[in-house]
Amino acid sequence: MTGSKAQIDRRAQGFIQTCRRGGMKMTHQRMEIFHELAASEAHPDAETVFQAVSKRVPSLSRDTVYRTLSTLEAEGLIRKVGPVSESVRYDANMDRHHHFVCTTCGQVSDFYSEALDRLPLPESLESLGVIDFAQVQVRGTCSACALREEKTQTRRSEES
Amino acid sequence: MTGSKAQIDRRAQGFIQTCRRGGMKMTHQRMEIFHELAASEAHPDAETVFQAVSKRVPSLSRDTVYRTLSTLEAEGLIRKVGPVSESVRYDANMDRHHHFVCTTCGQVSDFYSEALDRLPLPESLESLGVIDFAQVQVRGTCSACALREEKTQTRRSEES
DNA sequence: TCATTAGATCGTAATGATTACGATTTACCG
DNA sequence: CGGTAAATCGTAATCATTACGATCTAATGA
Repeated sequence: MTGSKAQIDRRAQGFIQTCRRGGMKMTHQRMEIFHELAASEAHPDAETVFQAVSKRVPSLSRDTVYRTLSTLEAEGLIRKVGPVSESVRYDANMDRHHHFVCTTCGQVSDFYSEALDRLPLPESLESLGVIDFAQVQVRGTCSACALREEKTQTRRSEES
Repeated sequence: MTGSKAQIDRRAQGFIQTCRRGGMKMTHQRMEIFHELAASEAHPDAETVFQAVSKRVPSLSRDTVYRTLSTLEAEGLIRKVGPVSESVRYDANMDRHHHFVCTTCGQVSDFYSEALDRLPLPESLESLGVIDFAQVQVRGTCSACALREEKTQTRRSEES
C-alpha cells in the first residue's frame, strides 16, 4: 500500500526539498529511481528497480541504482526493509522474543516482553494470508555505537 | 539472550529428537553447528558460524554450514532473522506502518494499525541503546502461496 | 548565456555471500 | 559387518553488491 497519487506526489515534493537541503543534485536518474519506489506497491530490491527504471532510462547503470538507494536511505527518504546486516543471520532461540536492531553496526539483540507477545493484530491481516507469528522489531542505535558517535561529535566540535 | 546452560541443553535435546523424527542423520557437524548457534548471544551469520565451528572441526566446509542452516530452518529448529528475501528490499513509505512477510515467496506487504503504532515497549530496552522506532513484523504464508500449497497437497493425496 | 567545478553517472571489473556439483565419506538399518 | 541413502568436502559457479577510472552534467555565478 504505497498509496495514492496524492501521497506519491507528496513524497516526491519531500524528495526534491530534501535533495536541495542535503546539497544533493537533482538528477533525472534520482527522480526516476525515487518515483519508481514511491509508486511501487511491493518493496522492490535494487535489481527490480534497475529493471523497471532501465525501460525509461536505457543508459542507467546498476551502480547508480545501488548508490542512489544508499544515498536516499542516508537522507531518510526511504528505508530498508528488515535488518541492516549485509548477510543473513540465524537465531536458535525459538522462544517468543523480539529484536532490537542497531542500524549503525547491524547487531541484533533479543529482548522479552509478555505484553508484546500478545499483540492485537488487526483483522484486516487475514486478507493478506495465513499468519504464522508476529514479532516486534525495534530499530535504533546500540549503546556501543551511540558512545562511538558521541566521541566523534566531540572531536569534531573541538576541531572547529 | 540465547540463554542458560539448561536452555541450551533443552534445545539440543529438541534438536536430536527433531533430527530423528525428520529422518535426518545426526552428524557431528550438524551437532556442532546447532550448538554454536544455540550457545551464541548474537545472531551470527553463516560465515561467523563457519569460523567458530572450524576451530573444532577443521575439515568443515562452508557448503555444509549453509546447507545445514537451511535444513535446520526448514525443520523449524532455528529461524532466520528478518525478511526471508535473498536481496535487500527498500520502502519509500515512511508513514507508520507494519509488515506482513510471506515466508514462502518473500513478498512483503504493508499494513496499518493504530494500535500497533503505540506499542508498550519495555523499559529494559533502554539499556540496549537509543530507540529510533518500532515496527511489527508478521510472518506467515500469503494467500497466493497458500493456494499453491493447497493444490500441491491435493495432487499428492490424489496420487497416493 | 557560458565556463567552471563538484558531484553524478556509466560501464565494467572486483569483491563477498551463497549455491551447485562431483567425488568421497559416514550414519543408520538390517 | 556390509549396503545404501544421505551428508560432507573442496572447489567452481552464480548472484548481489561495491569499487573505480573515465566521462558527463546540475548548479552556480560572472
